[in-house]
Amino acid sequence: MVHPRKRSRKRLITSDSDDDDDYTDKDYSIEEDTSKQLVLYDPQTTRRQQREFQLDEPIYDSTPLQQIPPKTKYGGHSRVLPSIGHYTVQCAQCFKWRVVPTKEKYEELRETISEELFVCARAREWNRVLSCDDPEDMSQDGSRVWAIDKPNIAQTPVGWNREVRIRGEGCSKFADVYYTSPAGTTLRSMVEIERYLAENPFYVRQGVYLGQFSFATPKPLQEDYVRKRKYSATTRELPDILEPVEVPSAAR
DNA sequence: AAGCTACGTCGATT
DNA sequence: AATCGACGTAGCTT
Repeated sequence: MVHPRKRSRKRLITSDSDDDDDYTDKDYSIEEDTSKQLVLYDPQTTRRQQREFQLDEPIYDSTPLQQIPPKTKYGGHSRVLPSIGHYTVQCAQCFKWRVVPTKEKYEELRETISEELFVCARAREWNRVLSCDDPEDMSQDGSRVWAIDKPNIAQTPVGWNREVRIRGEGCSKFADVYYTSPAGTTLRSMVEIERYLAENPFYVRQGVYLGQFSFATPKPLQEDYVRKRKYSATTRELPDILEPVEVPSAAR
């Protein structure tokens, strides 16, 4: 589905200037700049609607794709898997998608993906002998929910966990990001992180600081995955797709 | 009853 | 106008 519509306009290696603010839709869109794409995808499609997703073939045999199971200290694991099932990165040379074995490695790659483009040979970093001649690990067919991540997000502090939870299709937002501290506290905004660190200077002494956190959410590959917002206050016309609200059937 | 998760909301921002 | 950021909460889980 990826149109080879690339324009040679790639300005890879965004200047050091500013990591974040540099990215616009252009950097995000896979058609444009394919040199630094990181993607995570949800293998399950948020439980709600469990379409008939033929569980696809294993990515590539013996990869320890072990996802850190939700460490709910409350035992129960209502959710079998965290929202994200696999992490992939696209080779800047052959454009094939490569599965990254662990979230840690994925975050490591992501942090500097703009400066250090990923190429198949780098799979050695996780002891995998790979070249651009090898068939791709997976393709963006429509069988999964793909989330295009934002480049250059700081690595999660050791001992902490950053989790992206993709919402169900049709929701008003695509996903949410949560951080869990080593102590097990879940935090869901920079405001909460800030407060938490203030209340627990222990971490700050350990070297943890705000710059290591980012609640930037990935965006869905599927364009219409997220429901559009209701209607703006200024707009007079309502969305014709208003829920089947009971019609004041005057004719009755 | 209490804890969580997933989702809606809405002001702020781009 | 679209997206982001932060947070309130319904309702499910423990």
